[in-house]
Amino acid sequence: MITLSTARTRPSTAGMMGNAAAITARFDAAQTGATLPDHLQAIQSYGARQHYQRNETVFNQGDPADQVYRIVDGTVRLCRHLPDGRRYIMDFLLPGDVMGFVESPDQPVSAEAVTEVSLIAFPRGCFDRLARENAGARHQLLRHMSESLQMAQQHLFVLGCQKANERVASFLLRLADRLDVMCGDRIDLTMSRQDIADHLGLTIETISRSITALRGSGVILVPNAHQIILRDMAALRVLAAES
Amino acid sequence: MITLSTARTRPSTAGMMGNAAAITARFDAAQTGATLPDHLQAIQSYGARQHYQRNETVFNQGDPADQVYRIVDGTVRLCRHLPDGRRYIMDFLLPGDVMGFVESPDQPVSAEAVTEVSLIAFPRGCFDRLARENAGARHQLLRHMSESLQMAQQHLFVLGCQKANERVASFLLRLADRLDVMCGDRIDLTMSRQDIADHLGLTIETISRSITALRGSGVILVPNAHQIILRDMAALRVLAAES
DNA sequence: CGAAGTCTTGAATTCTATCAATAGGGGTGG
DNA sequence: CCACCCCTATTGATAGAATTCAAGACTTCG
Repeated sequence: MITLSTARTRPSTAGMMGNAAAITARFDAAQTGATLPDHLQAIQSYGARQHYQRNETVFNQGDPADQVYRIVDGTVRLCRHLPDGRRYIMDFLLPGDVMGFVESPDQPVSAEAVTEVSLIAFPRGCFDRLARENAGARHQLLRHMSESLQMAQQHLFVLGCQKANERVASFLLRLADRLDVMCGDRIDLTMSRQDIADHLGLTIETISRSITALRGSGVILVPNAHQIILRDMAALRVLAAES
Repeated sequence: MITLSTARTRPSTAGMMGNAAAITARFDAAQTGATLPDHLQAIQSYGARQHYQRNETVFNQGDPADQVYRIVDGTVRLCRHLPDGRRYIMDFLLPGDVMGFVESPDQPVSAEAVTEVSLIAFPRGCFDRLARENAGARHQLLRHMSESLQMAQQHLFVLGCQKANERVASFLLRLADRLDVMCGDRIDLTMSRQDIADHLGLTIETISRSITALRGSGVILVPNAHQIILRDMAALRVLAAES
């Protein structure tokens, strides 16, 4: 399964905002080595669990950015739609990932469920309080933004410099990395070819041909259309020609 | 000229780090509506003025990220080099822009002078103190990161969805926007065709042909290779097909 | 004025998109 | 349980866009 190990303590039904003292206490409890997802997990009970069906929208581009989210299960795509039907997928979010941390009043992108999705939504004000009162969380927020930026830059390189085969190789490697998958393990491609194509700036046919080519050269195995086994990660890395 | 109006108060020769009390006082003086560049300007005397020739390197990918910078004059490119000679330019920095705000210990990209460049370099520790002691600066840092991310996402769309002509149109529009240029004003293209190509994921020949095509359709005027006049911004915007 | 570098233009090639048809997979209903 | 259908993915053929290769024009600067 694509699911990362994510602790799912008590499926909270808590409302939007608890009492201030309790929140503060919980905030202080956050340990120092915690990542941003960890900090959100620490205030989990102040968030609302939500479920979405495949292709359902979590929020739309232009919606007020008044919540932040932590993915519990499933895959989410962050994308931008154009009037003429074109679509660009900025990134896929996996279990454990967080989203919605923008300074602008409106969401700059849409978030849609690729698979069935379960997530926790926190009121923006609740998280702001966390950031205000907890220096660790504040720092992790900054770190998260910085990492997102670097990821985006890495992907800019992929789109700016790489050919189709290289892009697909890069995509598989990054997915494997995020899923903590080793050589020989199976990767579940939860997203469609169309999703991958819109993420890599290619067409479904080209994605399909690239995967076929990778299979042909023995670099990957393809048990079925939505599962891939990385047989030779070194070769993949050479193809991806990273940095 | 491409130069934005940037106040250049006394060309400071101050060393790396002043006395703590003085710094703190200056930090507090920072006004609330200030942007991140403003905040840096407020502590200008603690930075060191530096000059670079065309194509000189400010810092390299992998160098320790121990300074932050504010561009005073000239154009800087943020880029990534590959062993095989490929290069990708993430972005161009113009006068008034800031760079170097990353959480990682190393610089993820290189910074190179496109033109002659004059900038002010601040020790990272000095800026960290500012961020620690001044909530306004902290918030502006976050805002800056958030905006950088959105810019990167916008550019991902350009590379992922747009054709050559559309990319060039987008590039010109963004440049005009950043330079506060109105319809009919002249834009100085301080960067070479090769730079633009490496930024848009195209080749110099394609850039050249696209510019010729835009000129042919009367959307822009091209007095010379490094100056462009936007004659019909509406048409450009249609071409760019933004969002 | 001449030389080097940069930009433009042209022709041929290559890569990817597009168009079209087939194959596979999962779910539904008989 | 199987047959059928719909949706998605694959494969093939063709067309189109951008790259590559190559030559010529323009700038800039010594």
